[in-house]
Amino acid sequence: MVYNFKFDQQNVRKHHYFLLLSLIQKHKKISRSQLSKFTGISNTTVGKITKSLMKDDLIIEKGQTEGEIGRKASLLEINPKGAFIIGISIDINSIKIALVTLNGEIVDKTQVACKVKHHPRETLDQLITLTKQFIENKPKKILAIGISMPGLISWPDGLAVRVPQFNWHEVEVRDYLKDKLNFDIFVDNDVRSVLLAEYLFGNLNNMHNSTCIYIGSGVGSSVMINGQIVRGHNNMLGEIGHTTMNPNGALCDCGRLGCLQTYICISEIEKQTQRSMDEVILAYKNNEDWAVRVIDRAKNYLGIAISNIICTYNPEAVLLAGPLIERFPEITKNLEADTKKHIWSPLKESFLLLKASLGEDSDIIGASALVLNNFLKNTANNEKR
Amino acid sequence: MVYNFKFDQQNVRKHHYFLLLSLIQKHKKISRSQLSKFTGISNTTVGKITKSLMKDDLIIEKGQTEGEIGRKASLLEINPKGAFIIGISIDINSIKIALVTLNGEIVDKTQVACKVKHHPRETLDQLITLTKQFIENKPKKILAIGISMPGLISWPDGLAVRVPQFNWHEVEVRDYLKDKLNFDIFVDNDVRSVLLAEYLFGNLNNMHNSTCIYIGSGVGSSVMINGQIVRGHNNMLGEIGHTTMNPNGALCDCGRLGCLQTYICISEIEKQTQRSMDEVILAYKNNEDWAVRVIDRAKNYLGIAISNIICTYNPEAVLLAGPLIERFPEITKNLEADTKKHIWSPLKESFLLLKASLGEDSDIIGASALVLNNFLKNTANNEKR
DNA sequence: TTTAAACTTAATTTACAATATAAACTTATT
DNA sequence: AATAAGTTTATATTGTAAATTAAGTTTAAA
Repeated sequence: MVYNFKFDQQNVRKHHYFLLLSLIQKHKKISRSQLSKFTGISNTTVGKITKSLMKDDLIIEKGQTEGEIGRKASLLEINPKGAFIIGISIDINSIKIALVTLNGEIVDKTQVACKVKHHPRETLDQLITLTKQFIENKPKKILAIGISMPGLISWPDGLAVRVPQFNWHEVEVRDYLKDKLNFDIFVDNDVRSVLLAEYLFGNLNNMHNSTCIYIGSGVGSSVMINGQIVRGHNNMLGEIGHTTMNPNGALCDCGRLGCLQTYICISEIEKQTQRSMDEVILAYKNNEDWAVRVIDRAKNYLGIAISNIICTYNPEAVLLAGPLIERFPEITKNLEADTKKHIWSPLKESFLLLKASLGEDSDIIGASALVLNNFLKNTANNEKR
Repeated sequence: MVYNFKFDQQNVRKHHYFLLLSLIQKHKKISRSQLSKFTGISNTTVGKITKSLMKDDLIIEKGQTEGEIGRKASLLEINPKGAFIIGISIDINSIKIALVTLNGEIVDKTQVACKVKHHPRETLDQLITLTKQFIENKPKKILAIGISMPGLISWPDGLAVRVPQFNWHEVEVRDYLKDKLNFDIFVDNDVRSVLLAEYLFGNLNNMHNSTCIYIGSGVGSSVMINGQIVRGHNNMLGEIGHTTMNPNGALCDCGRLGCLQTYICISEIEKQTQRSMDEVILAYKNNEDWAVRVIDRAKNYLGIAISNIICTYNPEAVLLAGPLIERFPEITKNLEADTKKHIWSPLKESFLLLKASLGEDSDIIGASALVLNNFLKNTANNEKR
């Protein structure tokens, strides 16, 4: 058992260095003196540290404060050309790779089709080749590589424990890629990375307690508490797909009754209706009885699920994300009002219901967010090889 | 907006001082050289800091390591007579006050009957008088006062927002007591303090991710993540009593259907059966039909609730506590096996199901745990007056 | 069996390096 | 001249490595 809580002089300096960097990132533009006031760090030290951040090309000086009497403060901001992140998403049939700034902006991007299912080794080898090509003619400073993919991923060791969508089991994604690519690699699932992305770059700015409900082929959730993604004892925190919503409900794949997944996820709705999700939604729009029944039931249970989530996590915001949410806005129509009707009254006004805001590239931005978050917190990723 | 993340020299020293103190508390007995190895802090510094801890009477040297070659290390432990905590519990009809050591041991205790219901001011004034009397002839060093009580308590400002059991609303418990008693005051509810107490002194040793389900007149839960009690955006994290367990269930007080509280809590069972809980349990033991029906249903829903809790929080351990659990062991008979039958299989072996171990004084020990936890983490409690 | 040298680990002392700060000072603007 | 931003200078605090002292065990010769 080793505790790494000590602060020797170097650690203090490093801590302050990244603290100031993350404040600059968060505030977009901020002056030295404001940094000093906000943190309590003396102006002397702020001056020294910002000088070293500039020497490292992580920040630049741009513009000044306006008005007021006295000398104007010059503003500091992230150097958009100083350091980059490689964000990668692995999807059921494609790999996306992007070069992303520390502000979450995509500078360059490539996407290729790819048979992911059943082929972990081939997929990763293809990913490695692609990444090498992608990086080759970019002589930029790359901090690390972030990877977003579905499934149960263990943190921080980046082991894909179970990926039902790909039929992968126990694939050592991080270690395999780290060996071949020689970068630090951060891997997490789509549910967590989209939440982190919205927190750092999107709709959840400064909401330190929030929950994401992600609905695609299954249902999952991710949770941020006090600004940290929390993962539970076995990285399975938020696995709400198999919470029992109705003990007398329908039989789930897992052999139990009335799991949330039996009411609201694409694969189950398709299975139950024997149609594609697009057909179901079309029929729903045309007010066809069978479709209205299944979609209204889904919406009803989604409302209950949100209400239960709010009771259990008491978040400031609930973020809805995932293919079902993003491709079929019908599902979330009137959802906020419906949820407020369902929910226990003391919590009625406690939360915001938001939809993912980062669009189709949210996955690669999320992958980059994994890296940025760890870089700004200055947490290494070298454990347990 | 002010960020207090800086580490000047004094903060570093303070941080290390409390880090070593908390490790000594946790390990019961530990040598300087082990402290140095565990933390990475140099033996020089460990020597200096432990010397200052001894000067402050917080630790003592006692005994030595055994066997091995080389010089024996002398062991450090908490000085049981060095500093104390006042732990207070407020219950529906009594107030308990105890003098507690930093190891969670009760040194002295007093208990008085008291009409709490509807009388916040009188109750607090009585509590103040009692506490003053209690402290009077104890010329010991008292760190702070911890208070455990039911209801929704906001943290860290110690405002009793809603206490249905007492019919209290918006009572400024912390600030009122702080003014009159001139001690730092830490207030939280019974559900959270019992979890913290079991973590620091009881069954949950070193289980940094755990959840407590507390069943009494209502149902609540408290959650520890990475060794921290988490409270959510409005201190309502864990309010599972009004999660919907069955959308077609019975009508709850709150006006909604099928809340967990309608299936398993003393007041509801008494209301539904029109008998006292003791009578219900007696009848259940005698195999009377009506009692078997209601208790078996309660047990069934408790199993589902635990299963859902495990999916949502993925804890290492689930702690069962509260009057219903502690007074009626029938409720939890075979519960672990039953839960494992219900639960989603990937999580089947992920958790321990434990019962509260600290007995009838768990409330005052919990109150002390609130203080100890904050003292060891060196977090002040002066915000937002 | 005795005993002293060699060895091992614990803990303290000493000399030094890193860092943060306050105070003084310079710069830029009203 | 006044005010605020930012830098320089002198200094105090703290932590560490290396050296030293302390306290025990092992080994082997007497």
